[in-house]
Amino acid sequence: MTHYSPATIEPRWQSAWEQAEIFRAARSSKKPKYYVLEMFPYPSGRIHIGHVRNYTMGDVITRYKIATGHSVLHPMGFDAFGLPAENAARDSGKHPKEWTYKNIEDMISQLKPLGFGLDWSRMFATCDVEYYGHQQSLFIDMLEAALVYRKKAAVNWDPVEMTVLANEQVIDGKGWRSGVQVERRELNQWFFKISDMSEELLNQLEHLDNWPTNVKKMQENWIGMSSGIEISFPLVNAVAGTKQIEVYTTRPDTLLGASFIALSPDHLISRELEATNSQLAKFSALCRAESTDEETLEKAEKRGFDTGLRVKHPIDEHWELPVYVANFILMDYGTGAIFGCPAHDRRDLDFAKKYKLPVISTFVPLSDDGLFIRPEQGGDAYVPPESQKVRYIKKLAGENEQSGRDAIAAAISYSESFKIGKGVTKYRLRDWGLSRQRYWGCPIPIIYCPTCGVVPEKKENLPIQLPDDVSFDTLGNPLEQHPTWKHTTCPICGDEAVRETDTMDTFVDSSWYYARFTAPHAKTPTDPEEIAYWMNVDQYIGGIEHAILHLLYSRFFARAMHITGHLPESCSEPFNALFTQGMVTHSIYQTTNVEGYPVYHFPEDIDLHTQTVKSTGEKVQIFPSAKMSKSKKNVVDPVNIISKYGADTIRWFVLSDSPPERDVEWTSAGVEAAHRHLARVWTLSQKISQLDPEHSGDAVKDHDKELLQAMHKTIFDVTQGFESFGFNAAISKLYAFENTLSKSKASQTVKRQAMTTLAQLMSPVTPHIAEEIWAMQGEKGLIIQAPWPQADDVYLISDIITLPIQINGKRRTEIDVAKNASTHEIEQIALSTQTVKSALGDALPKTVIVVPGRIVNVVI
RNA sequence: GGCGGUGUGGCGGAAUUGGUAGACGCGAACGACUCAAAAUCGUUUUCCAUCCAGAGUGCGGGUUCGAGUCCCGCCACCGCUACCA
Repeated sequence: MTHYSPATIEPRWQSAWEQAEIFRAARSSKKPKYYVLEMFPYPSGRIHIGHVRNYTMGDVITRYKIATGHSVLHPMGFDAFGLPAENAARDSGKHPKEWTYKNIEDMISQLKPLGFGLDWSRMFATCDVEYYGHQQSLFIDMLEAALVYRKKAAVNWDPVEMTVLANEQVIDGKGWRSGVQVERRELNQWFFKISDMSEELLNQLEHLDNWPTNVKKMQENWIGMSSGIEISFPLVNAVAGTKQIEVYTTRPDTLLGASFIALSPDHLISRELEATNSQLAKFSALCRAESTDEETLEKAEKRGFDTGLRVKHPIDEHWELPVYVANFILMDYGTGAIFGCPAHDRRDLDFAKKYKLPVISTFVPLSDDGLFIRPEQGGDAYVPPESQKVRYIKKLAGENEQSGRDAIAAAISYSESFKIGKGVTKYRLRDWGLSRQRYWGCPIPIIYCPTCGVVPEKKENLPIQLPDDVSFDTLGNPLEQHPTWKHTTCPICGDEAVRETDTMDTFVDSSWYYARFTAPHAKTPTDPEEIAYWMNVDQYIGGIEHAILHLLYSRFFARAMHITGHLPESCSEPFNALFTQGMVTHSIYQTTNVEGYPVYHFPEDIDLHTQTVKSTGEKVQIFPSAKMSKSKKNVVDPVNIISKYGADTIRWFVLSDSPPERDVEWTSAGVEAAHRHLARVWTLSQKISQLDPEHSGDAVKDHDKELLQAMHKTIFDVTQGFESFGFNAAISKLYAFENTLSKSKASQTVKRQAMTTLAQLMSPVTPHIAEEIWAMQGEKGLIIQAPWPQADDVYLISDIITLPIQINGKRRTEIDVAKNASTHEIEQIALSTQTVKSALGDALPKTVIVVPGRIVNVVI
């Protein structure tokens, strides 16, 4: 007997798979294809447990699909551009390229011992010149197709770093690194026209049957469709060359409750008035300076400035309304102007109270329960759900009693037929600004020529490579400051010209990598034949944090690549099925130092029995499990776990305790349990392989049958688990079957069969030990190449079945009946049981319900 | 505020989708082996109750022969989103 030693067996099988090129994806005319993809990692330098869980899920599917006769594509790459590399350059002096490629190398060496079935021959990083060169040509095609454009847009400018910051990098209005107040600057920026596809991106969501509903909902909210009308309020006196103010509303049914107009400080009219009205200018400047973070907005006072302008109500020209500039009106939503209806909007009511404006109800509750106070009489703004029926007292159109929804529809058609306003559908989704003033990204292939203007680089001049000789000693974009890089000649006239020094948002890189994996070395961005065979991604797996941006951008890009001829229309939705896996969490161990500050400790430094720090004996406080993070030190390094327990243990554990979509808590007890189990399986396999064949005989027939029944039931359950992301459930069945097998008194032949089947069922999760058992039991070849076991119905249905007997719906006893017993027979047997007899006494049952194969319910 | 999700033993969770609630794992207790410990193996472990009998899937109602599962109304927690007109 030898001990279970993962360190010995795991490398052996990994090289066996490599030599046999098991995971090298190849097109096959005989097999159905299957494309499994996990969201590729950022090369931070270390893999973490979250990666392990993510890739283990993908690997289970990969191996299961191979065993069920599929030709599988399971690639891996790196999302390698991005800010951390530049920060590392600034902090440690390492060049971003050197830093990134070193990290990639390190991460590959950490991934390989986990035994993932990946086609490493397709590996690429998005910072590979080859990859981003193709991305540049995609950009040029999209420019020609008018899917990209340039416009002036406000950005967050950090005056110390001399760079543009993403919104997430602005904290409390200050730059995250510099800590100084961020300025709003207007810069020329490149944009993808994603907003043109709002409707399409929204409507197609409902066809994504194998996407989680919450992700679809998040995207739906993000795209944010609303329908309403645009309606004009004529100005009493024309101003700034306009005779009217356009207003957008989703509640045209409250038009008769209007009491004021409010404009954004950035509205054309506000801007015009500001030029001659210094008080307004002061007010607007104050509004613009206001912090835009959510918490302050929540409490911020609603303030307005009466412009003195008056408009006429569109329904009644004698009804005049004041025009305010107000701090809570956004320029980039709707028209930048609203009409205020205080009776039916809490915010408008606050505003009306403050500036003593009229409050006019247009509808009231159907039944007045005496508790309702109209807003004009000091009550709250009345805002019932749109589906609720209310009574209209100032009605624009429709019935007197109708739901808000019906009233809106009626108001829209009324407005349209009397030409007061027109029905419009609006989306919240904005165009995707892709310009980043950074070095470590894909250069935008554009040239600015004094004569010819903005021109794309010629495709034959691609790729435009990033220069290696850059300095991070000075602030700002190193590309901008490079002595020669940006100087070039115009592709049209040949005169001196300069390159765009902005690079692309890294979300661009990850918006098409799934397509590139089908032909990673093609001379064009995609290869039609490979695309036709491999696309779409059959199963995409990743974190919920990408529910909106990455997935939405990818959906946009796939459509853009179709329009520009790089993908067929059938790839417009590139991910057939999406699965979002939960995080790996861990308890937090904390002590407090002499100054009273918290000090965190790594799990391996803690003695859990005594709840103390091993080195000092200090008592620790244990906080509930939270996402692993370096700052809280509640992390475990997969590399350490592998060297202690082996890859199979870590793979088994990350799938075992929780459903894959939920968070799983990492506990050392759990990992040890997983390891103990694998060691038990190992020992059992050894015992079985050494059993004496003479043990078989008639005496064991029943035991044989029992074991076979359990085996086929397990095949059925585990298969179903792997088919439906029920990994934790599948693993629990594997635990149970190991238990059954170890206690079984069946013959050696059947035990051996059960053992190899158990190994096969385990093989997607714990492939190394499975191969070892396969070999130990004398099977030929690799287990990964053996066809998946099939559950045989003969063993799933037994001749005698046990039926529970309920009395009035409560389980009381059970009976054994032949599987083909008639309903009547079952009823008779049930009624003859002692339990039922004594419950009945002399009475007859009211009714007896027999569900064949399921249950019997006696109602008395 | 809007939208979505979740709620089952001491803990993570299972339940063939309306049919024996608590599988499997952790933890705990007891036992075997051991001089002892570790490791390993075995037994017990929803609650209440000595047994009989009850109760029980966040709370309150409903539909049904039968509800963790379906319907209505609450409560709590989590996520996304939000001065969105």
